Amino acid sequence: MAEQYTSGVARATIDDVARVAGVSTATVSRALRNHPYVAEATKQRIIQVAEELRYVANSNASRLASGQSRTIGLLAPLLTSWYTSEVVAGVEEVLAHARYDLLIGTANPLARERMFRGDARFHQRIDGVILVDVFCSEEGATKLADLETPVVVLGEQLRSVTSASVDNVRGARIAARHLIELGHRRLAVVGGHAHMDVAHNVPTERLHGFQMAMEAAGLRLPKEYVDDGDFTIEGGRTAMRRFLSLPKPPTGVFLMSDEMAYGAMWALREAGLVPGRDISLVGFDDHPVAESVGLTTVRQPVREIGRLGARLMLDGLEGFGTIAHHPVELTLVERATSGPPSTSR
Amino acid sequence: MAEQYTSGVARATIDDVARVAGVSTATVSRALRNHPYVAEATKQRIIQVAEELRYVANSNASRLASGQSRTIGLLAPLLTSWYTSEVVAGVEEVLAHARYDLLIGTANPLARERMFRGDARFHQRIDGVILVDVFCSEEGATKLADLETPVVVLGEQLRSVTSASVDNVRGARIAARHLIELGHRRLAVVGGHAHMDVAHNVPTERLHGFQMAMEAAGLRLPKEYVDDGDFTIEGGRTAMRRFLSLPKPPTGVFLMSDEMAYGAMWALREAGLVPGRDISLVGFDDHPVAESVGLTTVRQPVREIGRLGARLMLDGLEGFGTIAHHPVELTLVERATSGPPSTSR
DNA sequence: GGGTACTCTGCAAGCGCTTACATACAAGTG
DNA sequence: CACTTGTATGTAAGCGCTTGCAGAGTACCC
Repeated sequence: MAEQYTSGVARATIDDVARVAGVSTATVSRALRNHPYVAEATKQRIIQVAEELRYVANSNASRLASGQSRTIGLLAPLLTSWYTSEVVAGVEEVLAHARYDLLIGTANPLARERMFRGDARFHQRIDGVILVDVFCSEEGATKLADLETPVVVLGEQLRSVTSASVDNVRGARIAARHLIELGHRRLAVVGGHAHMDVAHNVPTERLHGFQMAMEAAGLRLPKEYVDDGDFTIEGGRTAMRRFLSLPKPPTGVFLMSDEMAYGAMWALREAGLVPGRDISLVGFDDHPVAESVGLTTVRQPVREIGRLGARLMLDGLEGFGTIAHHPVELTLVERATSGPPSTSR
Repeated sequence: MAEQYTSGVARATIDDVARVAGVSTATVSRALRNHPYVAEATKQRIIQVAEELRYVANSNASRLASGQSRTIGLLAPLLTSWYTSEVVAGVEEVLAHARYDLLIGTANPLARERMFRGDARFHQRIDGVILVDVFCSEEGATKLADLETPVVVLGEQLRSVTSASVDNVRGARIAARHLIELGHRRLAVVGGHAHMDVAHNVPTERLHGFQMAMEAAGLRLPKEYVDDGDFTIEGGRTAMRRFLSLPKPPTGVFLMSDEMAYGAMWALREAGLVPGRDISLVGFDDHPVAESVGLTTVRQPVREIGRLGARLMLDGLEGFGTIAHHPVELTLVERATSGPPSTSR
């Protein structure tokens, strides 16, 4: 079986350090973790010895002894999506800095159930949980709060639990207004909610915001101008094809993710149409490829959301986290896929 | 401070199970881990009691006691790139299935150094390491082999250590041949090696393969047709702009990543040119967006590489892993960005 | 000078498991 | 029947840390 990761050399333990430094292991433990009541001189000596011996505390031992795991759990549906990986990267960045580990799990539809029963993977191994785009609703959140484990919810605004998210209603309103200001009157929207395992407050809120902006401009949103694009490229393509087959296709389309917008651009191209000239498109996210294809979109600072989530978790762990919602800024990035409606259509 | 993740209820320990089942903790431990010499009836009873009590072993305790961490370390530069996340997803998939944890670290230029000194993050915490695109070369690999820790290297072909990778030489040759067969004679290539922290065997090998195919067809590759695109969208755009400013721009360009190809398409569009008609482009990867923009590319099964790496690691851990290189298949995906050379240019 | 209040350090008892070794019993063997 | 062999279970010693408690030393105050 595998030796420990030690290049064959037995690792120094806390006892080795104690012996060499001429103190007890208790003092070593305290000195190395910056506890009070360790004489400065002693501490320095211990630190030096520890360095010479290349001593690093065995995390399993310290976690067992202290009962703290110094690990944060993260639950999200679809771990492999661009959005999730960005959030995870942001979380990881902050957590690693604070010397916390991250344990990642997929949150399928059973996520909530498992949460409350104590997921085996997380059992006694985490100090807190970050939920990314796992739709909990206020009642689920209350249960989460009862967990006595710090919880941070990302992607949903909650009252009983610390949360952070963009204002989806506002984001969609920004997109709609942009199209309306350009002169569009026949607007369509592509969302998605087919997958039970994706937070379904997102499409609902965005649709709501979109409709609000249209109403404010005295416009209607007919049923045939609302479609489900599954948040995938293929789904966006299919939806756009459907729009194009309509007697009167929309002149401006808001897609709730850039990926769906890529699909829509694809469909347009296949139909010999040019996005931004023949039909305007607005996406959501500002995915890395968006700029290169000239996609107008509502940017959300995804990485930053992850960082914020981690910071909130750290605050909660240290006791000075107050339960609150933290809004995240959304900005419109105008590019080539949006322009005034074509006069020919 | 945070309570353990237990919904407020004290967790059952192995002693609880032992008491309720009327056996010793040793027997519980053995029964639950399928050790031999536990009577079937006893085992069943223990399993049932454990379930009733919702018992799950405290991993810190068992790891400390056994000296095994059941954790695999993964080192890669640029953890956030699409390529790396895909590989990680594949690794995770297989490892989670085998109930192993994954500990991820960034491998900056100091990676190798840290490896040999025993990275603090990994110290006594991992049973094996998977290296993704960390260029080691044969000498580094020898040292790795001496580590007495199972090592799997992904993205480089090695002899002294288990490795898996695509045949980069062959991949580039496929790209070149495709362009040549379409009738192109003035070929260019965009790679990258500016960042020390990206495995630099990849661009080298691909360039080599590209040149081989050209030579075989009696073609030359002038210096001005070789550029560095940094493996980014922006880099691909810059490189393509440079090509376009040449007195005689190339008619076919191979970009060593799809991302660079997106940049090239962008540059072409800006110049009013159409990829596949005016200038042909071939990428590498088959990134998720590639299909929707019609990019011809050399596909590598990235997720599968991750899965393979994890499987090789698991085999190594169980002792029946033989050191060998495992080649991974590459396939050309022909789409819209490649076509016969335009006659007008 | 005795008492109170700190500051510094050590002792030792765990944390919840794993596992070498010992023990007990049943079955098979010559 | 005594003896080996194999199976099933228990005993107890750790694994390498953390931390409550106690003791020792120093300083300060009335």
